[in-house]
Amino acid sequence: MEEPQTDKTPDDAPTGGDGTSDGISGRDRMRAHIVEVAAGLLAAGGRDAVSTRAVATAAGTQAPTIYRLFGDKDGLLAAVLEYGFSTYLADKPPLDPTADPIMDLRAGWDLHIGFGLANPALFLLMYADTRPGRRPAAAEAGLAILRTRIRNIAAAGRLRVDEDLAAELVQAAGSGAVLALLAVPEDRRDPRLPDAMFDALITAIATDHETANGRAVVAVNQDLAAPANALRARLPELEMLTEGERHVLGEWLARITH
Amino acid sequence: MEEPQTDKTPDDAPTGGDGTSDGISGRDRMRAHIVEVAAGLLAAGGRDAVSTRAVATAAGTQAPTIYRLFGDKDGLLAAVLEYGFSTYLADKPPLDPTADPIMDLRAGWDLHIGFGLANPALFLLMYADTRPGRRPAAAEAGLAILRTRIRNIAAAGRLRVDEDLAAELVQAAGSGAVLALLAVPEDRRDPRLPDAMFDALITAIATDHETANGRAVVAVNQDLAAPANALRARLPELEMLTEGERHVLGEWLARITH
DNA sequence: AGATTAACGCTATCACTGTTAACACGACGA
DNA sequence: TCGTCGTGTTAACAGTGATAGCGTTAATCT
Repeated sequence: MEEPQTDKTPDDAPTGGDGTSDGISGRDRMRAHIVEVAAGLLAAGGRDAVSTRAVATAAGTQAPTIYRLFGDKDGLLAAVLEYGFSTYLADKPPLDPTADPIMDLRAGWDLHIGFGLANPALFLLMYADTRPGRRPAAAEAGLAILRTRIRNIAAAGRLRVDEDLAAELVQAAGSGAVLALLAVPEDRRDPRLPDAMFDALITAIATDHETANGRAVVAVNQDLAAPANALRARLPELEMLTEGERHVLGEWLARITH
Repeated sequence: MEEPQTDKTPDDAPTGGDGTSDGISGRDRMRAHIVEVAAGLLAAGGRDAVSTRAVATAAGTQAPTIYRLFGDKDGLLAAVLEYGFSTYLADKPPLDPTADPIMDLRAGWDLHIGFGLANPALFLLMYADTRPGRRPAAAEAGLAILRTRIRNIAAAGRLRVDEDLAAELVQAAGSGAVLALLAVPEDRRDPRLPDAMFDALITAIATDHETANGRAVVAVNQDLAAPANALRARLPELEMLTEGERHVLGEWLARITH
């Protein structure tokens, strides 16, 4: 099991060779290495798979090293969080000053949802950690990005509520949507949920594009959906229809409401 | 603090005496006792405070008893969850057939938010547990209650999206709002968040009281004819159906209204 | 250059966790 | 009466987070 790695492992820790004039010492490299390994374990096996010993042996070192570098297991997890979050953000264009700030917010929304679905364990660590009253630093960073996008909407004169409330609404709805999706097996998730949630939010938070004429356009579909849903809810009561007819009617009503 | 309860505790476990003919053996009583103790520990010290030994000694028994009664630590936690959730629901009027089903939904919303803020650890266990793809039974029970309320709105002809999506939206937004509140120290929480979130949702999900202006709607509870008539009046617009389907649908709607 | 300080890798250990095996004792049915 | 069964109890196993102390090695200071 535990082969003695007391030999040199020359490829792993050449700190003695280049440490003198190299500003970036081996410490930072080891730190980054441990973080990457821990992120891999987290993504592979969930939160329980990340133990100090597992991380240490997978990184080719020992548990106390983790404590020297990160102080705490929470410190390690925080580093993993920051690493995973920043690397995910690095792939995507961080900001594009499009004309429409609401489109920017939507892009950020989609990005966030995608991040949560792609990294469930990381996302749960960020937004569903058990400590009440505190939020990890990475979550604060994400919230800061969100706030700037909200501010852009406000600067365009299209925010109906104050910025703080808007940011909290979007943040809460986003994490809630991801959590709801994650809580359900992958093949039973409703892909409409994130978009529907965002539409609901943006209607409540921002003024319409067209602005102008008071109320809004209101899709024709929605007027049709209400009575269709009403019938669908009471399908079993329709005794004037046969069972087969009710079944077919249910399918049609579903098609109308979707 | 922890007085040794290793003495007889004669009122607690008279299993030997009445176990024979008493249908409700001391086993169930011990089970309930352990669940209550565990719930107390959970509420007091969070999830980490609930260890098998801590629960056992606080309940005046030993750790193996837990495994005999609950099989697993997850079993114990599930029992605690069900206990806490049901006792919270028991305090409140479970359903009141008010005239307005949206008011009912709002009442359920407030109840849920209040539950989350009053029992953070329990709520986190229900909606933020780390297992992806599975939801605890208590969460499913809460979702079932939500679904019936959504169904009442649909039956009143005031639901603009299908019931499944509406239920998921409300569920996700509710847990997200509670999580966002819990993640912030108590004195820095924005008390407007739950109401604002609900308003945003209800606007997206349900039609206004007035709506009205055109044809549709609205319907008192029992009237099946109103939604059927609304659909019938706009039959030609149903482009998601074929012409033949529209024809048959028209006949059925006629049968419903007669 | 030589001495000192700081960091490192490593082993061993502590208190605690979930979980299980094994034993002791009382009550029940055969 | 014996044997089985459920229960209470102890002890143990494999891991967990975290720390102390060891020898050694690198960097820094005088």
